Amino acid sequence: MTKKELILKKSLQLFSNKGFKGTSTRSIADLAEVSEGLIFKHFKSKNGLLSELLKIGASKSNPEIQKIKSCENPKDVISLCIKLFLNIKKEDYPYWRLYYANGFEENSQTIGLEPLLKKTIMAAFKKLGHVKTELEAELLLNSLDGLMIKMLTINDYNPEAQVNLILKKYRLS
Amino acid sequence: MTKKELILKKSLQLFSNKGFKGTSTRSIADLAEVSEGLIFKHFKSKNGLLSELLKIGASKSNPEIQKIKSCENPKDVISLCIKLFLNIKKEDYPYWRLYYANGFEENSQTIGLEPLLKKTIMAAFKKLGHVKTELEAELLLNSLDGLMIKMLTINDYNPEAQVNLILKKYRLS
Amino acid sequence: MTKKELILKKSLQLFSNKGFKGTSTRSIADLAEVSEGLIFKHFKSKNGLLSELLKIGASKSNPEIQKIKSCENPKDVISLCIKLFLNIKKEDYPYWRLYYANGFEENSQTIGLEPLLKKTIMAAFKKLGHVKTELEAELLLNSLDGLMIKMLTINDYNPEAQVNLILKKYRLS
Amino acid sequence: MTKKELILKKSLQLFSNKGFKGTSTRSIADLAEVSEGLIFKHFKSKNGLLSELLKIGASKSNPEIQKIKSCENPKDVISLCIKLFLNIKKEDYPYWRLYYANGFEENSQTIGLEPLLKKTIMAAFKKLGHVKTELEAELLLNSLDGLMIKMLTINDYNPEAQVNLILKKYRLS
DNA sequence: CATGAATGAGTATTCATTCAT
DNA sequence: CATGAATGAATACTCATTCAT
Repeated sequence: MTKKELILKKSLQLFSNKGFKGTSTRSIADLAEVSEGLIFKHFKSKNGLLSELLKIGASKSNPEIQKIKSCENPKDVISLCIKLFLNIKKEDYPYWRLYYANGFEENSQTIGLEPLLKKTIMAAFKKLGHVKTELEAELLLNSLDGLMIKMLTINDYNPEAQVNLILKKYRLS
Repeated sequence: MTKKELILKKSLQLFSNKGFKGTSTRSIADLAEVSEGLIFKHFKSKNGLLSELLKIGASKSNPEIQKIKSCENPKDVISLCIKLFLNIKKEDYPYWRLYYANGFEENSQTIGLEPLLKKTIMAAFKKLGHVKTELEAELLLNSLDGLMIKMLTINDYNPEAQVNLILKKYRLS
Repeated sequence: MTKKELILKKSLQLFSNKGFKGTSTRSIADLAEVSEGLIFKHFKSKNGLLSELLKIGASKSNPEIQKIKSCENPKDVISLCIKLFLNIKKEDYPYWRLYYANGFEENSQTIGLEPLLKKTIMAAFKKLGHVKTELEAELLLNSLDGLMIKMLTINDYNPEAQVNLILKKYRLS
Repeated sequence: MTKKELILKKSLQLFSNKGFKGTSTRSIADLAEVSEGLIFKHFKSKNGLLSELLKIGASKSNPEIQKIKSCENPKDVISLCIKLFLNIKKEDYPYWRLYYANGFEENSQTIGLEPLLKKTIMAAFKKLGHVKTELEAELLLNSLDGLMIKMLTINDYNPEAQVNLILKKYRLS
């Protein structure tokens, strides 16, 4: 692992646990066992490091999202959205925690899964004959966001039972 | 308004917008037009100020919660929980934003409405003849938390349509 | 002497000897035996400290300049300008060194005594019947600036002989 | 132009505009479009680069100085000294700005043209029958230094009129 | 000859907090 | 009750310089 990768790895860990503002570049350098200066050589600023982290995380989760988007059967779309969580690896939790925490920051005008999945879910609901597709999509996304936040916050929380319950509510199991 | 109240008011505003760590005691003092020292006279520390703020917010929302808890009709319990949002005044949003953001902090093991309402909702679901009361309660709370977070994050978001939709899903309207 | 005055005194000394950029706020704090933070409480920034220093220096030298400006006899005006140096106290050398060094900084478009005295000298030369008053004024000021710089740069340089020579050239002794 | 020459050219430009301490090796490397390391391969240190620059500048101006020194007619010596400016090419201004700015640095005990020309001018004045040759030489040099500094500081300043005036004062035109 | 990764010491500035008045 | 001077530790970031390639 290169030092650059080490910085990325350790900073994700710290940002995710202590928050962006709660993490000093000094502490990142210490944990990654590199000089503080190197962080700035590679990422220009602490914010640049955060951006890079979010970009990498997004690109990691992207394939999963794309699979859903390219799915033709609307029932499968909804089903895959609901099961999205189950495929998130423990090692990717820090990224998602960062993603959600970032939504709480000043100026942020979106939060959660909505920007990623709303349109897709609306289209699926439409195909399934629903009328108020936006409202329905939002409801589903809110439930999923609520579950996601719990999963990310509480240690060893297992979302499987909730996922199955939601699937049942949507008659998908 | 006493200077102490002024500090409370302005710090809530700043904490809520810029986050606890993103707000300096200097900026609070400036906004409240008091000396920085006074903050520490009244609240011992910046953390003490935060605690006070959370305590005040909790006590404000408490009557509403108590009303729900003392409600005998289980349908009304669920209904009141869902409608909880509609009664939150715009001026109390900062407190709730603080409350949720705090859940994302290190060491926090709870987040959202669960610690406030889970038991009550479980009891209501039991009375209504549900079996998996915990799962059902969690599902409802997750939906509500997801909605709450959106309402707190997005400017001028009106939760009414969502509230009505949820009520309908639970056949309460 | 208050701590604020101490910072002013010691920073003038350091800026004058090592240059503005060559002086760290740390070194100022050490020399003045105050905390580094105090510099920023009092002067907002290192640049703010420099400005204050230049302002104080200017206000100190102002009475002397005013005396010249309010002088009616043109011969006296020229004579007083030339003798200006002799009245500069050793303790004010640091300020003048700062003033001249500042003229060498980026963006500076004036340097030396010209902004302070040119108009006055031109008026005096006019009264004395000179024609090319601007050229003559500039020549005198250049000579004086050249002398000043030497006096400020070289330890224990005594400008008296030069002053007398210049006075003689202008038939003022 | 070799990369070494490029570094010399661009660093002279930066040092002259932003000062030695105000110029980072990073900015030199960026402007010259070379790696930062190369600066150190060629010049050992940032100070080494400065020395090289001053050496090159001195050697450029040397022929002009030598011409004056080897001049037998004392009137021509004085005349050539005064006209020295007029022969300085715009492209060599950065060097001279560096040369003068360096005189303001800590420890410097000389400044301006004196170390280059004083002895020669004194000799010329002696030949012309002056008595206080040192005083007279200093006066001339101070005037010239004052003019030089103005010329280097103020954009598009044309020294010609001043040069002619000085020549007239010394009855050399 | 030339690069770019890497460093450790240093930069100005901000922080929460204390305390004499 | 309230201020404002003062602090020491921490902050993000920059510096000149080294060195393996």
